[in-house]
Amino acid sequence: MEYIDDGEINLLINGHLHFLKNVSVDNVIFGYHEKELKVLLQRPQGIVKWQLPGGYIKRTETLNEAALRVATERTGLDKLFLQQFRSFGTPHRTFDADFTPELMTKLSGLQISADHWMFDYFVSVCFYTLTEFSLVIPNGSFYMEECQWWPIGELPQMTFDHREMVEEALKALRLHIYHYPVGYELLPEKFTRPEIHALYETILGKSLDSRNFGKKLITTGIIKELGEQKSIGAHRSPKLYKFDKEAYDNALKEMMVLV
Amino acid sequence: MEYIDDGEINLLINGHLHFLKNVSVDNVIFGYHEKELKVLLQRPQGIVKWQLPGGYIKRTETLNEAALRVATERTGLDKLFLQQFRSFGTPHRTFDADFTPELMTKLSGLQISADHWMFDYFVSVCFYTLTEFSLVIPNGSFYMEECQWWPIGELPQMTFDHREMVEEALKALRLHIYHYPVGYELLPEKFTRPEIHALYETILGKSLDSRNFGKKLITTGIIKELGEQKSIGAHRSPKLYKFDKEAYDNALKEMMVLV
DNA sequence: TTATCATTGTGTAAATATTACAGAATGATA
DNA sequence: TATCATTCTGTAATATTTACACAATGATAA
Repeated sequence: MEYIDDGEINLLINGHLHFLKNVSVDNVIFGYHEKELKVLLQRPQGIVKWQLPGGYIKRTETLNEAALRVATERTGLDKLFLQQFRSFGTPHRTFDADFTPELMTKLSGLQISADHWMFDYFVSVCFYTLTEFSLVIPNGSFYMEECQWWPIGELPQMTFDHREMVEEALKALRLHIYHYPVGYELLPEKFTRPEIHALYETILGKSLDSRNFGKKLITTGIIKELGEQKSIGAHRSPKLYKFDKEAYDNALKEMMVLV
Repeated sequence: MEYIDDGEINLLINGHLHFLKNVSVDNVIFGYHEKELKVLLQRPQGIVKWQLPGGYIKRTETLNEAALRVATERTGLDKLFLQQFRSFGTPHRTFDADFTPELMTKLSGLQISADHWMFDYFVSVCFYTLTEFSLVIPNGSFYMEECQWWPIGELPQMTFDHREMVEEALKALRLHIYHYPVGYELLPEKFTRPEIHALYETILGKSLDSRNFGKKLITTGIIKELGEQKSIGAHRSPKLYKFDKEAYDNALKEMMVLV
């Protein structure tokens, strides 16, 4: 009782009235900062495993709206670009020895049994999104004890099939980066070549020749030089670039290979 | 009453006990035959609109099993390779002026109202599949009056958001064909070069130079010459080829561009 | 002030891949 | 045996991708 607020109590008791049954959304929120790719995870009260920020779908909202609502709750950001990548559905995917009706009973003070709607077979529609690490203030809530970034190479133990979701999201992101200007969602409006270069290397997890990389992005027209320079603390002032909307749309249509 | 069998009556009355609520699967079944790409659609009793073969998910089966069960019912084939491509979810996506509780009441003889579980908000997880047109015997069933192939360029009026689903499936297929040996699922084990050539031209909806096309598939190792010849009725006996499993897997991993 | 050093920025040649293009060989049929 | 639809193949021009290294900048330290 002490851990859980009214909203959460209400969700447990009346959730099935306001939310769809047997379907939920989960978000793989990638954060990028200083050449590292991280994932935002939360840890429920009372267990040592972590999970993706996810939630139920209101009867009045679309899949995307539901996913965005959940992501906004955890990140404070409301302009995230969410990309659906797969739905997961196997009968026992949300059965976990650590996340039990007993635990929920203890935490909520309510009598939660194994046939409570929350422990039913849920199909999860999954989205991923990218954001600048430093913009986010991870918010726990309800019965979530912690919410924090984890480097993709050092994921903790996770509930359900959430680790597979992260792996699949990363695969999808790496496939998409070849066809869409993914950095558009992630970099500030004006950015330098070393910045976008480091971003691509981090996402793909491999090094890319800096001369060839820049050449390709410029000859395809995806990025354009602004003629301005950034004054950064150390060393030289690099030139600033921006994404070109028109070339971006064109690349999307033509299924161009961008890297 | 007269149109509907016991299974269907039972589905209407007890379906919510055996199936997940608020989630369903829909299949875009592409059939290929003689340089034409078609989609398998069915038409319910009493309305003029067509729809995709779809269905509900049993509490004991996975998403894929559900989709395969539905596809098998309509095609008689049980070896289909189903590819999930997107889930659709907006609150009113299955509201259609032509497909009403009144119609279902009339057809079933039961009292079906707007709050019947079947008319609830359903999130649909969509799959596409490819099959050799001539292997399929389209089966109607339950309250489906017709089940037949429609050329992708001449789709009839369709219920709900099913036309969008077909369009999205086709986009996904055309994207996938650049990275996966899609024909693997569609062509017989041994096939000729003109056969695979025509298949790719049909799926992509554009012509491909026959010399360059063959060269690419052979230099990438995706297809291999068998050293056998096919005896076909007219004219020459073309050489037979087969897909190479190893090169196929490699292409998948490397995200190679195959066409 | 000058030397050092991390960072930024740039060009070319070789290799590879893609494209464009046409006609000869086969074997069934008339 | 002439005709015809179909199968099959090579090369040159062009475009793209890859590999590769050093000079310029300007902050910092000596």
